[in-house]
Amino acid sequence: MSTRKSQELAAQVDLGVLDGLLSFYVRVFEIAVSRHLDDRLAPLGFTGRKGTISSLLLIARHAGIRPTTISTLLGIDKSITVKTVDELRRAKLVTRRSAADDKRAQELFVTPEGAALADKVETLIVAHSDEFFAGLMTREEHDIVVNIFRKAFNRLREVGE
Amino acid sequence: MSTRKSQELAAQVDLGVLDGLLSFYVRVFEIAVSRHLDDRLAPLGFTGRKGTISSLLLIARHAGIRPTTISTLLGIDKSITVKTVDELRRAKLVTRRSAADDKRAQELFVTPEGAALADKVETLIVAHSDEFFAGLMTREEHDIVVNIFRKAFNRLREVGE
DNA sequence: AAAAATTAGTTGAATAATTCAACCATTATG
DNA sequence: CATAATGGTTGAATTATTCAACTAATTTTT
Repeated sequence: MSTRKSQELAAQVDLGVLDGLLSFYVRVFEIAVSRHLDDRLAPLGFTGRKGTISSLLLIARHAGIRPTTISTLLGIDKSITVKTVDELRRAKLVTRRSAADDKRAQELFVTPEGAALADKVETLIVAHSDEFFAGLMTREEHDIVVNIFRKAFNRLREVGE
Repeated sequence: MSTRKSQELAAQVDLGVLDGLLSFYVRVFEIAVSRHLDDRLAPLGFTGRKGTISSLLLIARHAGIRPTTISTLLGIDKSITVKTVDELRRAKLVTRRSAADDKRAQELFVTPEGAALADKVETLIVAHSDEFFAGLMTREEHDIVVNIFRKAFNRLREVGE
């Protein structure tokens, strides 16, 4: 936990080139958001693996979605998604079955418990995101950034990697 | 590497509640940016540890800066900063000395090699950030987001954790 | 139709990062 | 002067990630 003095020193540091870098801010906010959010999610049994929350919410929303779709969407290695899905299955939050039209593919479904947890998590992360950013930007600024990111993300997933 | 078909499927997925979550976009862009950037930085000897690039650039810009200031600024555990600084020292990019006014504190300095690498890295990450986001948002949108994040980050470091 | 290429998911080991608390010396506070 | 807090260190445990090899299945090419 940092001290008041190092807070003040940190607040004074001129960022130089980092100051104009969107990738820097993305990184530094990701660190801050994750730290805050992980504290809230740990009691619900979530670990720090990338994409766990998103995977659960996507499976809850899209019965039959496939691991490969989740990996591609979130930009994470398929072996991570496999581990995440295995964990969700082990916790009995998710089930899977072989796809009728492709025996290699797995279709994923949420269980009643998984659906309940997904609801809970949705509430939690919306409240968290709102609360986290509320003190840092106005509602209007928040909406502007989300809109720009939403379009950017849609383009990202259109073009792929 | 994902396929054309899973790209198309991923592009179609309705994000539900995630669609309006700034923390989701921050996470998902961090993953994408890191993946692209890490490919560029690996040849220069950088690993995936958080804050390595920022640390080098901050040390280059602020002769005498302290580990604790860097940790606080970036929101990372001090033991990570210690490892990062040790690595930079081992690579002879950074040196340190005990602070005159506080024997516990270490002042960090960049070496000539470190300064040269910092210059190189600055060029690289600016080009990368510009290139990465160029296809995803307009210059104007980029500047809007950076300005909002800049103010938000300044507030974040004012209030601390 | 057969061969070749690619894909969906699995697996696992190696590697790296992170966490977190205990620690010591030093400084600040009461 | 005693107590509390800080700056940095250390290390082990834990977790995550990477990455490629693999198999079965599907798609593409010949």
